[in-house]
Amino acid sequence: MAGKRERIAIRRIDNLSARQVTFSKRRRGLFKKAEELSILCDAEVGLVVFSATGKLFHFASTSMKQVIDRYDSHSKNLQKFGSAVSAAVTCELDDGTCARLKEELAETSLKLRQMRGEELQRLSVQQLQELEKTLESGLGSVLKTKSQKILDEISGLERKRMELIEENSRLKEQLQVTRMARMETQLGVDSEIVYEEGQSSESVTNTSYLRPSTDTDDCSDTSLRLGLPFFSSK
Amino acid sequence: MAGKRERIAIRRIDNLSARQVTFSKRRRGLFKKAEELSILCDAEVGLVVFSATGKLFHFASTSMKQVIDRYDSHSKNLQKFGSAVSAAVTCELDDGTCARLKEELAETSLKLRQMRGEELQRLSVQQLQELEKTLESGLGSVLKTKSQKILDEISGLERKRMELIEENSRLKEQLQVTRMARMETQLGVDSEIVYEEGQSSESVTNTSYLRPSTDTDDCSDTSLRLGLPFFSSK
DNA sequence: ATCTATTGATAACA
DNA sequence: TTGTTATCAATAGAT
Repeated sequence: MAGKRERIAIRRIDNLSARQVTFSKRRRGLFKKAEELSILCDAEVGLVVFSATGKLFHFASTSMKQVIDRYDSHSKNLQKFGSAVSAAVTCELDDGTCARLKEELAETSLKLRQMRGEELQRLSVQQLQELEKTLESGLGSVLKTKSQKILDEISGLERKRMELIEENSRLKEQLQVTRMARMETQLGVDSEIVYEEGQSSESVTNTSYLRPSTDTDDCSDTSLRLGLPFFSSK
Repeated sequence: MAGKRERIAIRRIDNLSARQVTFSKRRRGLFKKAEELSILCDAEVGLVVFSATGKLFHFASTSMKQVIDRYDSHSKNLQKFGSAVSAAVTCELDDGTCARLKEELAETSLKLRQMRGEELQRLSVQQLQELEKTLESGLGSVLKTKSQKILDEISGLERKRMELIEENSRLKEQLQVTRMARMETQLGVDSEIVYEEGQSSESVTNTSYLRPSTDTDDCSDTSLRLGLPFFSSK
C-alpha cells in the first residue's frame, strides 16, 4: 500500500508539490519539537519560519518579543557607538534601579522555582510545611477555576446549540412553505416539466416533492435530530 | 544492556541532570531539523533557544537580523520611527536591560501569584491543566524533601542519643572506679567524711553510692528517657 | 560519552 | 489536503 521509504539527501527538493508537502509535514514536526524542548527542559524558545512563498509561521514559549529582546541583549553586549559619554551617564543613573530589580527578580524566581519543587534543600521543615500549604491552596484554586471554566464552556456550547436548533426549526418551516407553493404551481402546468427538472436537480431536496405524503414522517433531515429527538421530554 | 526506553510525558523534567541531558540531546535534534527544513524546502528559518541556565543557542538560515527584521515587518504594521536622534536610540538600548528586567520580573511574579492561586481567570483550560500538573509535581517534591528532612533529623537525634549512652557508660565506669578508690581510702580514715560529702553533692548520682548494689540497674540518667518510661519494653 | 530498545517522524503512496 | 504504512531518525534509559 504505502511508503517504500528511502533516506533522502538534505538538499533542496526540486519538485514543487513534493517540496510543499514536505514543508508542511516537517514544519509541524519542527514546531512540535520546539515546544516539547521548551516544556521538557524549561527553556525559552523562539522559532520563526518563512515558507518559500513568504508565508510566516512562528512559535515562542513565552512571547516572540521577549525572546527577541533577550536575544538582542545577549548579542548586543559587544556594540558601542557614537555618544559613549551620554550612554554611560544614562546607564549609571539606572544602576540603582537595575540592581534592585535584579535582586527582586532573583528572589521571586527562587520562590517560583521552589514552588516547582526545586532548590528545597536549604529550607527548614517548618518552611517546607508552609510551602506545602501554599501549594495545596494554589492547587485548590486552580482546580476550582478550571472546573468553572469548563462549566462555562459547556453552557456556552449548549446555548449555541439551542440557537442553532431554533434556526433549524425556522428553516424547516420555510422549506415546508416553499414546497407547498411549489406543489400548487405544478398542479397548473404540464407534467413534463417535472421530468426535466428531475434530471437536473442537485439540491438536497432532490425529488422528494414527488411524494409529498411522506415528507413529514420520513425523518429526511437527520441533521436536525442530533441529540434532540422530537419526542424529547420537556 | 541498553535503554529500556519508555515514552515520556511532555512536562517539565524534574530531575536536574536528566533535564540537562535531555536538553542537550533534543537541542541538537531541533537545530538539525531546523536546518534541514530550510535547505529541503527553501525556507527562511530563525531559531533561538535559551537554556534554563540562561545560555543562548541560535540558528538562522540567512542571518538572525534578517529573520527578525522580516518577522517584525510581517507582524508590526505600526513601525517605530527610523533613525531619529542617536541619543534617544542609545538611551533605549541602555534602558533595554532595565526594561527587560522589569518585564521579566512582572512575568515571574505573575507566574508566582498564579501558582498561589491568584489571577487565574485569563488562563485557558489548557493552561490551567499545565499549572495543575506543575503544582502537583512541586507538591510532590516538597513532600518528598520534607519527609527526607524529618528522617534525617530523626537519625541525627538517634546518633546523638547513642553517643550520649556511650558517654554515660564511660562516666559510670569511671565513677565506679572512683568509688572503689574512695572506699579503700575510707577504710583508713574517719567515717564522718562520708556525711560531709553527702551534704554537698549536687551530681546526678546524688547519694547513690550509699547503696552501690543498685548502681548498675537503676538507670540513673532520666534525661535520656524522654518518652521512654521506666517500664518501657526493651 | 556510548550504546540500543523503543518511540517518534516522515517519504512515498493512495 | 488527509490518511496509511514502511522505514528511517531521534532519543530515554542504562552503562
